[in-house]
Amino acid sequence: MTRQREAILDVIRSDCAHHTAEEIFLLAKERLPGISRATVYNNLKTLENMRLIRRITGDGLCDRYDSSYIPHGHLLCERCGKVWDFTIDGFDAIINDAIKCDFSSYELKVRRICDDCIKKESATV
Amino acid sequence: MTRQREAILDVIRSDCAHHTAEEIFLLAKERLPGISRATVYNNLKTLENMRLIRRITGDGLCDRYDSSYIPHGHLLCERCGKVWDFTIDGFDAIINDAIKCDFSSYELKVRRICDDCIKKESATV
DNA sequence: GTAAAAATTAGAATAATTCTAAAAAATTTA
DNA sequence: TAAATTTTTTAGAATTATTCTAATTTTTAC
Repeated sequence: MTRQREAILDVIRSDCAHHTAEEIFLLAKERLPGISRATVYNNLKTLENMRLIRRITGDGLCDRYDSSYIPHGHLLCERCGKVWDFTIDGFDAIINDAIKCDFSSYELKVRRICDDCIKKESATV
Repeated sequence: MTRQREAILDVIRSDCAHHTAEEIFLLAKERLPGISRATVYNNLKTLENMRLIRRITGDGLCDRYDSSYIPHGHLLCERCGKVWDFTIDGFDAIINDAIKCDFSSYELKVRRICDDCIKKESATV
């Protein structure tokens, strides 16, 4: 565990914001001004291999990172890209039932427009 | 409907391969040698807006396109990137139950290693 | 058939990410 | 603890998928 890796993990764990690589780079830079982008990208991969974080693939936009490795649902706003977590009880069994074979993980993204963005849009129209 | 748009849609509908933009470009080029990448990308967007196709966001790799706009599950191989379709009965209701609000669409990707890749890997070890 | 609108093109530009090779830090071994 | 080995870090170049640009062509509407 290097100082850099620790700082990156800490940034991801410090809030439930599902940050992008660039945001993580900027936040880690506040603590370790010399840190480079390559280190952030390398460590995001390493930390995912260590099963300490999980990548959420970007929906047209760039990827984000989750402080939990355990798969769960992500509700995301199509306008601003913000992400919320949710769970479905017994979902593993539901998947097994549908695909009739084992699987290693899943990614469930549910798209909507969040209340903030709906407000903004009705305000400008 | 231009000849180009028609060719692109036809390529996507011609098999269940969930092609990438580059593959679609190369296949469309066989029919219309002058077609450009920009046209393919423009039309993939337009066709999705027309609700004739659906983008499947790439899992680290590049995006792929589905000949159906209706959301359904994708079972994908972590090694070779190949994609299979599957459905979960009553899934919309399951999601609604979990998030307690409306949504516009979802994307469900289930990761595994396909039989072909398992064979290849056990052969090389 | 003409005018207006939409789509096409090649190639430049962009953005996210990966690669490179040298330097620094961490870990292992003696 | 010192030396040797391995891993990680760094800056910046390179790559890749995708988007943008602006001129040209095609399609659509009347």
